[in-house]
Amino acid sequence: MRPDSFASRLLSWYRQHGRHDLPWQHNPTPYRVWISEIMLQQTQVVKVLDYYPRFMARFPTVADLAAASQDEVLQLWAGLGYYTRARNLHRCAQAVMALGGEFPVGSQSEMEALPGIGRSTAAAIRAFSTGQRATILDGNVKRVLTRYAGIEGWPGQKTIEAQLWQLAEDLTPQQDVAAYTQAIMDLGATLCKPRQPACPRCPHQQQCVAYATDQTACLPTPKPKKTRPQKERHFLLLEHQQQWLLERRPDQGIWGGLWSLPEFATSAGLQAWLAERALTGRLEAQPQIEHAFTHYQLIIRPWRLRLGAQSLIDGPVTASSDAPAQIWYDPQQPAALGLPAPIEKLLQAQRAAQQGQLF
DNA sequence: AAGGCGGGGCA
DNA sequence: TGCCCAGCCTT
Repeated sequence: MRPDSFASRLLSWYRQHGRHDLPWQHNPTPYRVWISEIMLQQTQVVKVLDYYPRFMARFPTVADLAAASQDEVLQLWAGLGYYTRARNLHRCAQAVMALGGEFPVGSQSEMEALPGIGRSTAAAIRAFSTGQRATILDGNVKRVLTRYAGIEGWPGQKTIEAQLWQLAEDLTPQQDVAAYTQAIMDLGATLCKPRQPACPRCPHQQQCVAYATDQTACLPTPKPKKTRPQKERHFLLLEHQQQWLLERRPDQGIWGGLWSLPEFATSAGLQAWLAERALTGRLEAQPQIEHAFTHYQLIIRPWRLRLGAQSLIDGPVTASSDAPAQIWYDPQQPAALGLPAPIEKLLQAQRAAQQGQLF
Protein backbone atom coordinates (compact mmCIF):
# COMPACT_ATOMS: atom_id res chain seq x y z
CA MET A 1 0.00 0.00 0.00
CA ARG A 2 1.42 3.37 -0.98
CA PRO A 3 2.17 5.37 2.17
CA ASP A 4 0.20 8.39 0.99
CA SER A 5 -2.81 6.56 -0.41
CA PHE A 6 -6.38 7.12 0.66
CA ALA A 7 -6.35 3.74 2.40
CA SER A 8 -3.14 4.26 4.33
CA ARG A 9 -4.18 7.66 5.59
CA LEU A 10 -7.51 6.23 6.61
CA LEU A 11 -5.97 3.25 8.36
CA SER A 12 -3.53 5.42 10.31
CA TRP A 13 -6.39 7.55 11.48
CA TYR A 14 -8.44 4.48 12.35
CA ARG A 15 -5.70 2.86 14.42
CA GLN A 16 -5.52 5.99 16.50
CA HIS A 17 -9.13 7.13 16.65
CA GLY A 18 -11.44 4.34 15.50
CA ARG A 19 -13.58 2.06 17.62
CA HIS A 20 -12.06 -1.35 18.18
CA ASP A 21 -14.09 -2.58 21.11
CA LEU A 22 -17.53 -3.22 19.65
CA PRO A 23 -18.88 -6.70 20.51
CA TRP A 24 -19.16 -7.81 16.89
CA GLN A 25 -15.55 -6.85 16.24
CA HIS A 26 -14.40 -9.67 18.51
CA ASN A 27 -14.59 -13.14 17.01
CA PRO A 28 -16.02 -11.83 13.74
CA THR A 29 -17.63 -14.98 12.40
CA PRO A 30 -19.95 -14.55 9.42
CA TYR A 31 -22.92 -15.17 11.70
CA ARG A 32 -21.92 -12.59 14.31
CA VAL A 33 -21.02 -10.02 11.68
CA TRP A 34 -24.23 -10.64 9.76
CA ILE A 35 -26.45 -10.03 12.80
CA SER A 36 -24.59 -6.83 13.62
CA GLU A 37 -24.76 -5.55 10.04
CA ILE A 38 -28.49 -6.10 9.80
CA MET A 39 -29.07 -4.43 13.15
CA LEU A 40 -26.80 -1.51 12.27
CA GLN A 41 -28.55 -0.88 8.97
CA GLN A 42 -31.46 0.64 10.75
CA THR A 43 -30.32 1.56 14.22
CA GLN A 44 -27.65 3.62 15.85
CA VAL A 45 -24.73 1.86 17.51
CA VAL A 46 -25.85 2.68 21.06
CA LYS A 47 -29.12 0.87 20.58
CA VAL A 48 -27.52 -2.10 18.87
CA LEU A 49 -25.17 -2.42 21.85
CA ASP A 50 -28.28 -3.03 23.90
CA TYR A 51 -29.89 -5.60 21.60
CA TYR A 52 -26.93 -7.45 20.13
CA PRO A 53 -25.75 -9.28 23.27
CA ARG A 54 -29.26 -10.45 24.15
CA PHE A 55 -29.86 -11.65 20.62
CA MET A 56 -26.56 -13.53 20.49
CA ALA A 57 -27.15 -15.05 23.91
CA ARG A 58 -30.48 -16.45 22.80
CA PHE A 59 -29.32 -17.45 19.29
CA PRO A 60 -25.60 -18.26 19.54
CA THR A 61 -25.47 -19.90 16.12
CA VAL A 62 -27.24 -19.69 12.81
CA ALA A 63 -28.69 -23.13 13.56
CA ASP A 64 -30.30 -21.81 16.75
CA LEU A 65 -31.80 -18.90 14.87
CA ALA A 66 -33.11 -21.08 12.06
CA ALA A 67 -34.70 -23.46 14.55
CA ALA A 68 -36.50 -20.73 16.46
CA SER A 69 -40.05 -19.67 15.74
CA GLN A 70 -40.57 -16.42 13.88
CA ASP A 71 -42.46 -15.14 16.89
CA GLU A 72 -39.47 -15.60 19.11
CA VAL A 73 -37.18 -13.85 16.67
CA LEU A 74 -39.58 -10.94 16.41
CA GLN A 75 -39.84 -10.80 20.17
CA LEU A 76 -36.10 -10.29 20.55
CA TRP A 77 -36.21 -7.74 17.74
CA ALA A 78 -39.07 -5.81 19.27
CA GLY A 79 -38.14 -2.14 19.59
CA LEU A 80 -35.54 -2.16 16.82
CA GLY A 81 -38.11 -1.49 14.11
CA TYR A 82 -38.11 -2.50 10.45
CA TYR A 83 -39.57 -5.89 11.26
CA THR A 84 -39.48 -7.01 7.65
CA ARG A 85 -35.78 -7.38 8.18
CA ALA A 86 -36.23 -9.51 11.26
CA ARG A 87 -38.37 -11.83 9.17
CA ASN A 88 -35.69 -11.82 6.47
CA LEU A 89 -33.13 -12.60 9.16
CA HIS A 90 -35.10 -15.68 10.14
CA ARG A 91 -35.60 -16.75 6.52
CA CYS A 92 -31.93 -16.17 5.82
CA ALA A 93 -30.87 -18.38 8.73
CA GLN A 94 -33.01 -21.15 7.33
CA ALA A 95 -31.56 -20.62 3.85
CA VAL A 96 -28.05 -20.88 5.28
CA MET A 97 -29.00 -24.13 7.05
CA ALA A 98 -30.26 -25.41 3.71
CA LEU A 99 -26.79 -24.66 2.32
CA GLY A 100 -25.23 -26.84 5.02
CA GLY A 101 -25.03 -24.35 7.86
CA GLU A 102 -22.22 -22.13 6.58
CA PHE A 103 -22.54 -18.69 4.96
CA PRO A 104 -21.20 -18.81 1.37
CA VAL A 105 -18.67 -16.08 2.21
CA GLY A 106 -16.40 -17.08 -0.65
CA SER A 107 -18.96 -15.87 -3.18
CA GLN A 108 -20.34 -12.36 -3.42
CA SER A 109 -23.21 -13.47 -5.65
CA GLU A 110 -24.23 -16.37 -3.42
CA MET A 111 -24.22 -14.03 -0.44
CA GLU A 112 -26.40 -11.52 -2.29
CA ALA A 113 -28.88 -14.27 -3.07
CA LEU A 114 -29.71 -14.63 0.63
CA PRO A 115 -32.81 -12.86 1.95
CA GLY A 116 -32.11 -9.40 3.33
CA ILE A 117 -28.51 -9.35 2.08
CA GLY A 118 -27.67 -7.04 -0.81
CA ARG A 119 -24.47 -5.92 -2.42
CA SER A 120 -23.13 -3.78 0.39
CA THR A 121 -24.10 -6.03 3.28
CA ALA A 122 -22.70 -9.08 1.50
CA ALA A 123 -19.40 -7.27 1.04
CA ALA A 124 -19.31 -6.14 4.67
CA ILE A 125 -19.83 -9.67 5.96
CA ARG A 126 -17.16 -11.03 3.62
CA ALA A 127 -14.64 -8.32 4.49
CA PHE A 128 -15.14 -8.46 8.25
CA SER A 129 -15.34 -12.21 8.63
CA THR A 130 -12.70 -13.34 6.12
CA GLY A 131 -10.61 -10.30 5.27
CA GLN A 132 -11.24 -10.94 1.59
CA ARG A 133 -11.13 -7.89 -0.62
CA ALA A 134 -14.74 -6.78 -0.84
CA THR A 135 -16.18 -3.30 -1.23
CA ILE A 136 -19.06 -1.76 0.66
CA LEU A 137 -21.07 1.33 -0.23
CA ASP A 138 -23.50 2.38 2.47
CA GLY A 139 -24.78 5.85 3.29
CA ASN A 140 -21.68 6.77 5.29
CA VAL A 141 -19.32 5.71 2.52
CA LYS A 142 -21.36 7.52 -0.12
CA ARG A 143 -21.06 10.71 1.88
CA VAL A 144 -17.30 10.33 2.37
CA LEU A 145 -16.66 9.60 -1.29
CA THR A 146 -18.90 12.26 -2.83
CA ARG A 147 -17.09 14.82 -0.74
CA TYR A 148 -13.61 13.40 -1.18
CA ALA A 149 -13.89 13.27 -4.98
CA GLY A 150 -16.30 16.19 -5.35
CA ILE A 151 -18.93 14.05 -7.05
CA GLU A 152 -22.02 16.10 -7.74
CA GLY A 153 -25.48 14.68 -8.39
CA TRP A 154 -27.85 12.74 -6.17
CA PRO A 155 -26.14 9.46 -5.13
CA GLY A 156 -29.42 7.59 -5.59
CA GLN A 157 -29.18 8.28 -9.30
CA LYS A 158 -27.93 5.25 -11.20
CA THR A 159 -24.99 6.88 -12.95
CA ILE A 160 -23.81 8.55 -9.76
CA GLU A 161 -24.16 5.35 -7.78
CA ALA A 162 -22.20 3.43 -10.41
CA GLN A 163 -19.48 6.08 -10.24
CA LEU A 164 -19.38 5.72 -6.47
CA TRP A 165 -19.14 1.94 -6.59
CA GLN A 166 -16.27 2.25 -9.05
CA LEU A 167 -14.45 4.74 -6.86
CA ALA A 168 -15.11 2.66 -3.75
CA GLU A 169 -13.62 -0.38 -5.43
CA ASP A 170 -10.62 1.56 -6.69
CA LEU A 171 -9.86 2.86 -3.20
CA THR A 172 -10.25 -0.50 -1.45
CA PRO A 173 -6.76 -1.71 -0.56
CA GLN A 174 -5.40 -5.18 -1.19
CA GLN A 175 -4.49 -5.66 2.46
CA ASP A 176 -6.17 -4.84 5.76
CA VAL A 177 -9.58 -4.85 4.14
CA ALA A 178 -11.47 -5.56 7.35
CA ALA A 179 -9.87 -2.65 9.17
CA TYR A 180 -10.24 -0.44 6.12
CA THR A 181 -13.95 -1.22 5.85
CA GLN A 182 -14.55 -0.44 9.49
CA ALA A 183 -12.43 2.69 9.15
CA ILE A 184 -14.32 4.22 6.25
CA MET A 185 -17.63 3.58 8.01
CA ASP A 186 -16.28 5.14 11.21
CA LEU A 187 -15.01 8.16 9.34
CA GLY A 188 -18.43 8.78 7.88
CA ALA A 189 -20.15 8.21 11.20
CA THR A 190 -17.89 10.31 13.40
CA LEU A 191 -16.10 12.98 11.31
CA CYS A 192 -17.59 13.19 7.84
CA LYS A 193 -21.07 13.68 9.24
CA PRO A 194 -24.04 14.95 7.22
CA ARG A 195 -23.85 18.31 8.97
CA GLN A 196 -20.90 20.16 10.41
CA PRO A 197 -18.23 17.65 9.42
CA ALA A 198 -15.06 17.82 11.53
CA CYS A 199 -12.75 18.55 8.61
CA PRO A 200 -9.84 19.78 10.76
CA ARG A 201 -9.57 16.29 12.27
CA CYS A 202 -9.98 14.45 8.97
CA PRO A 203 -7.02 12.53 7.56
CA HIS A 204 -8.09 13.49 4.03
CA GLN A 205 -8.45 17.21 4.52
CA GLN A 206 -5.54 18.01 2.20
CA GLN A 207 -6.94 15.82 -0.60
CA CYS A 208 -10.66 16.41 -0.20
CA VAL A 209 -12.24 18.18 -3.17
CA ALA A 210 -15.31 19.29 -1.23
CA TYR A 211 -13.13 20.82 1.48
CA ALA A 212 -10.93 22.61 -1.03
CA THR A 213 -13.92 24.02 -2.91
CA ASP A 214 -16.02 24.70 0.17
CA GLN A 215 -18.70 22.23 -0.86
CA THR A 216 -18.94 20.03 2.22
CA ALA A 217 -22.29 21.58 3.06
CA CYS A 218 -23.81 20.86 -0.35
CA LEU A 219 -22.38 17.37 -0.90
CA PRO A 220 -23.75 14.79 -1.18
CA THR A 221 -26.27 16.43 -3.47
CA PRO A 222 -29.69 16.05 -1.83
CA LYS A 223 -32.39 13.99 -3.39
CA PRO A 224 -34.40 16.11 -5.81
CA LYS A 225 -37.68 17.28 -4.35
CA LYS A 226 -40.35 15.08 -5.76
CA THR A 227 -42.73 17.09 -7.88
CA ARG A 228 -45.67 17.89 -5.72
CA PRO A 229 -49.11 17.03 -6.98
CA GLN A 230 -50.66 19.95 -8.77
CA LYS A 231 -54.08 21.37 -8.00
CA GLU A 232 -55.69 23.73 -10.42
CA ARG A 233 -58.19 26.20 -9.00
CA HIS A 234 -60.09 28.97 -10.74
CA PHE A 235 -60.33 32.31 -9.02
CA LEU A 236 -62.79 35.02 -9.89
CA LEU A 237 -61.62 38.63 -10.08
CA LEU A 238 -64.98 40.32 -9.97
CA GLU A 239 -64.38 44.01 -10.36
CA HIS A 240 -66.82 46.76 -9.59
CA GLN A 241 -65.89 50.43 -9.34
CA GLN A 242 -62.20 49.55 -8.92
CA GLN A 243 -62.96 47.16 -6.11
CA TRP A 244 -62.81 43.40 -6.02
CA LEU A 245 -65.12 40.94 -4.40
CA LEU A 246 -63.55 38.97 -1.57
CA GLU A 247 -64.99 36.05 0.36
CA ARG A 248 -64.03 34.92 3.80
CA ARG A 249 -62.69 31.38 3.62
CA PRO A 250 -63.84 28.64 5.97
CA ASP A 251 -61.72 28.13 9.08
CA GLN A 252 -60.72 24.67 7.91
CA GLY A 253 -58.40 24.03 5.00
CA ILE A 254 -55.83 26.26 3.36
CA TRP A 255 -55.93 29.94 4.11
CA GLY A 256 -58.47 29.23 6.85
CA GLY A 257 -60.25 32.40 7.91
CA LEU A 258 -58.42 34.60 5.44
CA TRP A 259 -60.15 36.70 2.79
CA SER A 260 -59.70 35.51 -0.74
CA LEU A 261 -61.21 35.57 -4.21
CA PRO A 262 -64.16 33.26 -4.90
CA GLU A 263 -62.62 29.91 -5.73
CA PHE A 264 -63.85 27.17 -8.05
CA ALA A 265 -62.63 23.71 -8.95
CA THR A 266 -63.56 24.22 -12.59
CA SER A 267 -64.15 27.11 -14.92
CA ALA A 268 -67.63 25.69 -15.53
CA GLY A 269 -68.34 26.03 -11.82
CA LEU A 270 -67.23 29.62 -11.98
CA GLN A 271 -69.49 30.32 -14.92
CA ALA A 272 -72.45 28.65 -13.23
CA TRP A 273 -71.87 30.82 -10.17
CA LEU A 274 -72.00 33.93 -12.34
CA ALA A 275 -75.10 32.72 -14.18
CA GLU A 276 -76.97 32.09 -10.89
CA ARG A 277 -76.39 35.71 -10.03
CA ALA A 278 -77.17 37.01 -13.50
CA LEU A 279 -73.74 38.57 -13.69
CA THR A 280 -72.83 39.09 -17.31
CA GLY A 281 -69.95 40.57 -19.16
CA ARG A 282 -66.72 39.55 -20.84
CA LEU A 283 -64.87 36.94 -18.80
CA GLU A 284 -61.16 37.38 -19.38
CA ALA A 285 -58.61 34.71 -18.56
CA GLN A 286 -55.57 36.14 -16.79
CA PRO A 287 -52.07 34.63 -16.73
CA GLN A 288 -51.86 31.68 -14.37
CA ILE A 289 -49.87 31.86 -11.16
CA GLU A 290 -48.13 28.97 -9.44
CA HIS A 291 -47.93 28.82 -5.69
CA ALA A 292 -46.07 26.12 -3.78
CA PHE A 293 -47.41 24.60 -0.59
CA THR A 294 -45.57 21.93 1.32
CA HIS A 295 -47.86 19.18 0.11
CA TYR A 296 -48.98 20.36 -3.30
CA GLN A 297 -48.58 23.03 -5.91
CA LEU A 298 -51.49 25.32 -6.52
CA ILE A 299 -52.09 26.58 -10.06
CA ILE A 300 -54.08 29.76 -9.74
CA ARG A 301 -56.12 30.49 -12.84
CA PRO A 302 -57.61 33.96 -12.49
CA TRP A 303 -60.64 35.07 -14.46
CA ARG A 304 -61.54 38.74 -14.58
CA LEU A 305 -65.03 40.13 -15.01
CA ARG A 306 -65.67 43.88 -14.98
CA LEU A 307 -69.15 44.80 -13.98
CA GLY A 308 -70.65 47.95 -15.45
CA ALA A 309 -71.56 50.64 -12.95
CA GLN A 310 -75.24 50.09 -13.56
CA SER A 311 -75.21 46.35 -13.29
CA LEU A 312 -74.94 45.98 -9.55
CA ILE A 313 -76.13 47.62 -6.42
CA ASP A 314 -73.43 48.27 -3.85
CA GLY A 315 -73.44 45.32 -1.51
CA PRO A 316 -72.84 41.63 -1.34
CA VAL A 317 -73.46 39.48 -4.34
CA THR A 318 -74.97 36.66 -2.34
CA ALA A 319 -77.44 37.03 0.46
CA SER A 320 -78.09 33.48 1.61
CA SER A 321 -77.26 32.77 5.24
CA ASP A 322 -74.79 29.88 4.80
CA ALA A 323 -72.88 31.63 2.04
CA PRO A 324 -69.43 32.96 2.89
CA ALA A 325 -69.10 36.52 4.08
CA GLN A 326 -68.28 38.90 1.26
CA ILE A 327 -66.85 42.36 0.95
CA TRP A 328 -65.76 44.74 -1.76
CA TYR A 329 -62.07 45.40 -1.43
CA ASP A 330 -60.19 48.42 -2.67
CA PRO A 331 -56.44 47.72 -2.90
CA GLN A 332 -55.74 51.46 -2.86
CA GLN A 333 -57.36 51.74 0.53
CA PRO A 334 -56.69 48.31 1.95
CA ALA A 335 -58.70 47.41 5.03
CA ALA A 336 -57.05 45.47 7.83
CA LEU A 337 -57.71 42.11 6.26
CA GLY A 338 -55.70 38.92 6.12
CA LEU A 339 -55.10 38.13 2.47
CA PRO A 340 -53.11 35.11 1.30
CA ALA A 341 -49.84 36.32 -0.18
CA PRO A 342 -50.47 35.08 -3.73
CA ILE A 343 -53.94 36.66 -3.75
CA GLU A 344 -52.54 39.95 -2.52
CA LYS A 345 -49.94 39.74 -5.25
CA LEU A 346 -52.57 38.97 -7.85
CA LEU A 347 -54.66 42.00 -6.88
CA GLN A 348 -51.65 44.29 -6.91
CA ALA A 349 -50.74 43.01 -10.36
CA GLN A 350 -54.28 43.74 -11.56
CA ARG A 351 -54.13 47.25 -10.26
CA ALA A 352 -50.73 47.86 -11.80
CA ALA A 353 -51.98 46.57 -15.15
CA GLN A 354 -55.01 48.87 -15.03
CA GLN A 355 -52.94 51.92 -14.18
CA GLY A 356 -50.67 51.02 -17.06
CA GLN A 357 -53.66 51.06 -19.37
CA LEU A 358 -54.58 54.58 -18.34
CA PHE A 359 -51.45 56.06 -19.88
C1' DA B 1 -42.50 17.19 9.40
C1' DA B 2 -39.29 15.92 6.09
C1' DG B 3 -35.43 13.40 4.68
C1' DG B 4 -32.29 9.21 5.07
C1' DC B 5 -31.73 4.47 4.53
C1' DG B 6 -30.19 -0.93 2.02
C1' DG B 7 -32.98 -4.17 0.15
C1' DG B 8 -37.39 -5.80 -1.76
C1' DG B 9 -40.70 -5.71 -5.02
C1' DC B 10 -43.17 -4.39 -8.79
C1' DA B 11 -43.55 -2.70 -13.71
C1' DT C 1 -33.64 -3.87 -15.57
C1' DG C 2 -34.87 0.23 -13.18
C1' DC C 3 -37.56 2.84 -10.20
C1' DC C 4 -40.06 3.46 -5.98
C1' DC C 5 -41.46 2.11 -1.56
C1' DA C 6 -41.60 0.49 3.57
C1' DG C 7 -41.03 1.79 8.25
C1' DC C 8 -38.65 4.03 11.74
C1' DC C 9 -35.56 7.58 13.40
C1' DT C 10 -33.11 12.05 13.44
C1' DT C 11 -32.74 16.90 12.48
